[in-house]
Amino acid sequence: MPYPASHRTKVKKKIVSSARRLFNRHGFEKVSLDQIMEGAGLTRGGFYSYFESKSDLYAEVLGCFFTDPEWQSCWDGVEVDLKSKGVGRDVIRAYLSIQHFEDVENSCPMVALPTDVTRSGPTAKRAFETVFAAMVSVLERSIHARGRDRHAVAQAMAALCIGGMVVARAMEDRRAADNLRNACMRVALALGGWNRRKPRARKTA
Amino acid sequence: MPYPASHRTKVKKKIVSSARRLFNRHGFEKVSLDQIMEGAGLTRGGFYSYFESKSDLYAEVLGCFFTDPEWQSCWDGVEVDLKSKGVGRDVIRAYLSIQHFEDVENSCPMVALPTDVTRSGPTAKRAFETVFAAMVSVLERSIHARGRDRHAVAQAMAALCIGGMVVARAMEDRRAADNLRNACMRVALALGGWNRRKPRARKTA
DNA sequence: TGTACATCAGTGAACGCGCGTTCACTGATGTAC
DNA sequence: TGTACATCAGTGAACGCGCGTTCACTGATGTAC
Repeated sequence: MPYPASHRTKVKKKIVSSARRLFNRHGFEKVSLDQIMEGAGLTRGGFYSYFESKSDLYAEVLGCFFTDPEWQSCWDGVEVDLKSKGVGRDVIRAYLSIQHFEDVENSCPMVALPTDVTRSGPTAKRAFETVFAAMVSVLERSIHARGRDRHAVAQAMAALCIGGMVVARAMEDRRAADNLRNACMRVALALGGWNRRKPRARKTA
Repeated sequence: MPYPASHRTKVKKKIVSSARRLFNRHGFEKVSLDQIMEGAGLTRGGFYSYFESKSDLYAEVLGCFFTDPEWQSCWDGVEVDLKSKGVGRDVIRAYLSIQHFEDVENSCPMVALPTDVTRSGPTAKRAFETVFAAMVSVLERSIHARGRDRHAVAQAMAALCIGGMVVARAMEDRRAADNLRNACMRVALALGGWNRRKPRARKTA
């Protein structure tokens, strides 16, 4: 048996990863197989020994796009500790950070591709929903709001983070974009009860 | 002179309007001239007596996309009075309304096409910026926040409205989408001080 | 260790379809008489 | 009012390019001896 079994797995991952980065940058529609394969260090023809068709790849990428932790590299820079009590604050800071704003290729797909998902099928939408729900639940746990409001506030905080980033990226003026990001961050933190001045979050509910 | 001068203007408007609706639904990339011309009640060949090229149309549509009041039909249903003191409240209710959620074709382009704009050139981005600024300024005028916070809060409110709609549209489950819309509406109204018995969010530094 | 071989990963030319663009033509319109 | 005409809006066939897909081939790899 020439080539170990791990070889195919590795190459397939490379292709998926290349597709993911290209999708984040150019959207689902405007990416060709040539580009994807080039990004994986291969040529056009090889594609079909790994995938049945382009939509097959499409489905495969979508499956892990929203769930794989790979795209969360932007978060790592800000060191989000999912078990800490101040997660909410850290998540918001990381999500609305300059790093996340600039690193389009490794961006959270909810920021880079929400309208592409809207135009896609149920599979993509369900994946999107799952990741959004996960983000909301992380935020909800560490929020300072009263019982009934907590869920609503967490949902709004997530929508605000995503919306702020989406709008900031659609702007031409970089200063306006930074300004918006910061405004969203301040308001989102205030919504959670994490005021700027306090380095640490107050007691969490 | 066969055909009055007004004829060309009317037909051109029809083409632009058809393009606008199709862009809102399918994004900039996945719309063909055939579709656009069919939407205008014409056939392929006629296009080039009105526009030099597809990108020419593209530019023309973008120019008025964000500034023409035509796409604001969704707002009309809720009767936003731009001169009233309660504009902010009305704008938020209209923007996050079911009508706006459902009427994709006549949707605000900031909801339907933000990532497409991100991938476009400076022209599109500047147009986007202008409309966003207009929305912020309308909100800012009627906000109950203290001086320094007003602008930041208005920016966040706009981002929250857009983000809420963008995310809601990317969901598969309609109830989850409605739920999110309502949560965003409640929080956005609270941020402006227009809460119906909802607690006010704390302000930032 | 070195050599021949079987296997299969990857190549790149070729095909066909969709779509932007062109162009010779058709036919609808307003005007002249 | 009715008819012939000039103009130009709109048509649809044709062309070429890009891209998804196919396929015969090349060559890199691990194994057998």
